[in-house]
Amino acid sequence: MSQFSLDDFLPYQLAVVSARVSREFSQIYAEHFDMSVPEWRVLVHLHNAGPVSIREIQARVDMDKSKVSRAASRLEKAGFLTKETNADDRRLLKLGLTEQGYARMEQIIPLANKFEQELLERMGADTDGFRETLLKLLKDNT
Amino acid sequence: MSQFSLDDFLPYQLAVVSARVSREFSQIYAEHFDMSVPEWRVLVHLHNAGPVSIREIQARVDMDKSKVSRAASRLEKAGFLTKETNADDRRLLKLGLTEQGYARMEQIIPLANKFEQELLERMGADTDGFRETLLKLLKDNT
DNA sequence: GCATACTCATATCACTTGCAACGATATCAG
DNA sequence: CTGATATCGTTGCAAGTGATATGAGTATGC
Repeated sequence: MSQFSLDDFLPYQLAVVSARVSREFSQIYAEHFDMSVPEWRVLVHLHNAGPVSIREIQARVDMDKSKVSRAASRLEKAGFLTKETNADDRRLLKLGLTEQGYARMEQIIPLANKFEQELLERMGADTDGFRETLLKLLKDNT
Repeated sequence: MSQFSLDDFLPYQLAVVSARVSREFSQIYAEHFDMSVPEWRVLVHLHNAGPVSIREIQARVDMDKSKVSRAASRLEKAGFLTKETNADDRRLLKLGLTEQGYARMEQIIPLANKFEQELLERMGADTDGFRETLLKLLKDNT
């Protein structure tokens, strides 16, 4: 009969830690502002990249296109971004932050940095090695 | 104006890696057997712990009690476990694997071990340090 | 002993999710 | 050009989710 310890199973450990961390962070901005994880990701990307399409965000932010689309619609309704069609290729949208969108990011980014700082302190030494190893897990093994 | 890179944001990296790994693994057993992550976790715990209550599983396996309850119901319908009421405290259930449940675990555990092995190889050196650091992120900061 | 508060598992609610299908636009072969 | 094929963003749908309510069972205080 096989032995197996869930507690020691790496995919499980990753899932638990990720879920906890994600929840802690989302509580921070759900408390101050009313925002979901997909919305946060879309805002961040627009903040960095300037006007881009849904497709672009989908690729860079690891979310399904319908998720991006719905997040974008909510953000538009809330006044944080605008949608216009790309004149060069009218299948594409051009999403851009509004003044309000930039202002919101200016509020959130310090909170995000502070939260990450706290995480790093919890982790203690060798955070660089940790992150390096973490990213190795992304390698496609087909 | 603040700078912020989502790609370098630890909670984001964790979420992406965890989602990918989880998906890769679940494809393995969704392909062979028809099973979700919550079902897998419940089965594993029963395999290790013997007959226990929903509450017990909830606590040990990091899932909401409604999630456990629903996973258990699906597994019961599929014939992998049985529910009976605990005679000593009739609020509690006693969930136990059936023969079929044990047989299924004997099929899956080798696949799980193989998958984890592949992950560890991808990670390269210092996997122990990585796991140690990973778990430090769990520390409750209230 | 009996009312009250608590605990366990399930049911219900509003909401999110991934997937597939769709309409609109763009590209390409002939 | 024109018909076939591909891509973009949205939407419909079935399934899953967490939070809360519910109902049955148990423990506690007086």
